[in-house]
Amino acid sequence: MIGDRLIQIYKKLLEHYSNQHWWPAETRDEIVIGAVLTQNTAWKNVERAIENLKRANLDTLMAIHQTKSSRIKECIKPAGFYNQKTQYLKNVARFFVENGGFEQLKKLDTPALRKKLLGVKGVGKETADSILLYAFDRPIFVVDAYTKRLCQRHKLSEQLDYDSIQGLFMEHLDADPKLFNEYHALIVKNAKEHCRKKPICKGCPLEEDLCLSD
DNA sequence: CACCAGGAATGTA
DNA sequence: TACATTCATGGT
Repeated sequence: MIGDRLIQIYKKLLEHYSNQHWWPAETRDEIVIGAVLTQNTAWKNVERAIENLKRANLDTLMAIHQTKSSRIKECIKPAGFYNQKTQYLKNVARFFVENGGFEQLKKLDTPALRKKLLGVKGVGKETADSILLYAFDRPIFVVDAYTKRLCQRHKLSEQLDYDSIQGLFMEHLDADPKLFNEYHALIVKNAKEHCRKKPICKGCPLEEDLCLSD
């Protein structure tokens, strides 16, 4: 049973790394902002960008919506792709403001909300799902490069495209936001802790057949 | 020096 | 549909 295998891996990860308390942000606005800034970018650089935004009181969607792009660019430079991301943040901020913010958007069901998020230029599947799971607490599994690597290494799926992998987790696990939250966070944690060179890490904290590096 | 990091949009065939 | 390119900073 594939579901048992997924649970087995989850328990092993949780046992070694413990709870991760994701998303690493203080407010929902910061979750959304961070979700955009972290696109293909090391989290360390995202932290610097967010710190700059906070210092300038620009760490809210409303502030980003009302502030000149040039000021935002200066703040988020450490996160890279700052020209694109400034525009992306503007698009997302405008989306939330024009739709009445979290209070109105949370009234939509998950499929409808996901579709609307994907309609924002700069919000792809992973970013949309990160927002759904971590800002709206919806039972959506977030798939990233690490998740694909995990599935490939452990041969959990033939197809490695986003939808196939997401379906794998969501069809074989309970639709529990807490579970999906922790599972994704643990996969990222594990990926960061392991070398990416060897198929099986030397001194891997996990047993050999469960080493999650590639 | 090369290569990558919690992607997405756009262009090409 | 399936790849290739572009975007940009900072760490290893």
